[in-house]
Amino acid sequence: MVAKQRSTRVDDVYAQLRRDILDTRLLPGSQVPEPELALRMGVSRTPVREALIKLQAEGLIELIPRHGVRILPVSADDMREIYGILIALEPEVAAEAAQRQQSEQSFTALETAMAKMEAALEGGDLRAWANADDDFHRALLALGENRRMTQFISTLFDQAHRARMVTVRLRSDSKRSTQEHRKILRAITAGRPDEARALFRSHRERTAGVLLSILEETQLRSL
Amino acid sequence: MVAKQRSTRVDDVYAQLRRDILDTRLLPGSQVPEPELALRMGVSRTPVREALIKLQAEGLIELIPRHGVRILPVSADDMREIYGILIALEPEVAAEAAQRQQSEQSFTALETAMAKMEAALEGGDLRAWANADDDFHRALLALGENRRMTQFISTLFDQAHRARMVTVRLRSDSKRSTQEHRKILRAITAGRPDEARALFRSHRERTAGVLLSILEETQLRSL
DNA sequence: CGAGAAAATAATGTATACATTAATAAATTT
DNA sequence: AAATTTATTAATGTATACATTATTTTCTCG
Repeated sequence: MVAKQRSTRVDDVYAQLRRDILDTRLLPGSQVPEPELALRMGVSRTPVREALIKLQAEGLIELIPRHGVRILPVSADDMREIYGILIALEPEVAAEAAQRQQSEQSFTALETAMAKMEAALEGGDLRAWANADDDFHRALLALGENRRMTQFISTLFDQAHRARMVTVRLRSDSKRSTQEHRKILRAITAGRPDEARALFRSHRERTAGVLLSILEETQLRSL
Repeated sequence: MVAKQRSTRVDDVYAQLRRDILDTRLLPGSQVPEPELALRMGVSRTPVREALIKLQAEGLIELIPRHGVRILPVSADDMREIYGILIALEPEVAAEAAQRQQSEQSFTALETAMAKMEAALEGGDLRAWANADDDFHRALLALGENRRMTQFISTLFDQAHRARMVTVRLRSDSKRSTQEHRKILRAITAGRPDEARALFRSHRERTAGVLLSILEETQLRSL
């Protein structure tokens, strides 16, 4: 009845450009004209253009009329905006997740991420820790029932991704963060929404502060 | 240096389609193939397509491969999602607006909307009242400093617009709502962020309840 | 040599063309 | 007449063409 459409060129270009941006193969602030992008990707301008419109809507790029795509850099102010929203929304997702008593296995993704985080902390692998942290937050999103909310948060994660990856090496709170995650997870699995919300909120408020002061104290004004 | 580009066909088509959707000249649930839309608007498919991608990103339409554009209907569940987010975010905007003591004239738009709302209440003109209410909330948005937040809220307003327009005739709380707006406005102009936030939150929680119960009690399951 | 004008280049916005494939209609068989 | 197959139609995804206009380069003249 509903056939799963095989991936279209637009989807491919979109996915690849998104990854190129998140992984800084396309550098923040740099500009590339459409035809060059099309050439690189081996397709015509049409699918590139359509993918770019989506990426622009998601706040990763900007289309400047005669200068092509501009990879949007993320400033400290941008991060302030992003965290302002995350502080307001993510705790609600956590509360939701705690509220409707899920089946045990809904939490496995969360548990897995938690385990990875604790292992990375042991091993002192900051990069792995950052990834586990990301996993945890995304797994929580997956438990949210408010699609609009989780999807929006997801675009904010994307926007903040580069800055997070750079700053994780400079922060020294991974131990504390890990403990906080553990507590949040317990509140969720135990079905205590108010506690989950409160814990998550203070966690986000604290980490926002850490991240922003790193961004401002170092020369990393824009990433 | 930076020339303001004259409106492009994509922009025109986008703006017109958006209005057609909000004003129900394109009916929720209906489907229109791209070529027909292009014909109607007197342009080729290219700009129509690009406009549609934007509208899809904003949650007003859905592109279904062989069936063209589908105007997304809004269900009670959708409204629950939308209000869940508005309850979390709009009070923050109100608090922000109250916080950074603006120049007197920043509030004129808010005052104007307030006056219109009170006048409409007097005259018993529910349609005018609904518009003034909309003006008030949009004027508040304009005062927000978090662009990502206000822009997102704005897309939610769009999504909720039709449902609001229909239900306003059925609700009987315009007097109370008007009073609440007045109080909120006072808290903002007086520079009391915490009060503004609290008042706004309870206002939104209450109106969400009113609206949702109307949607569920009537047959208006989807608009 | 520098400033301004003219020419060349290149990117964009949009239209059009076209192959592919899904949806619909027509036709055939039983 | 129902079911199945075949033919027709139409929508999509993508490439290409092209006019317009911004940018860059080249040229000219003081």
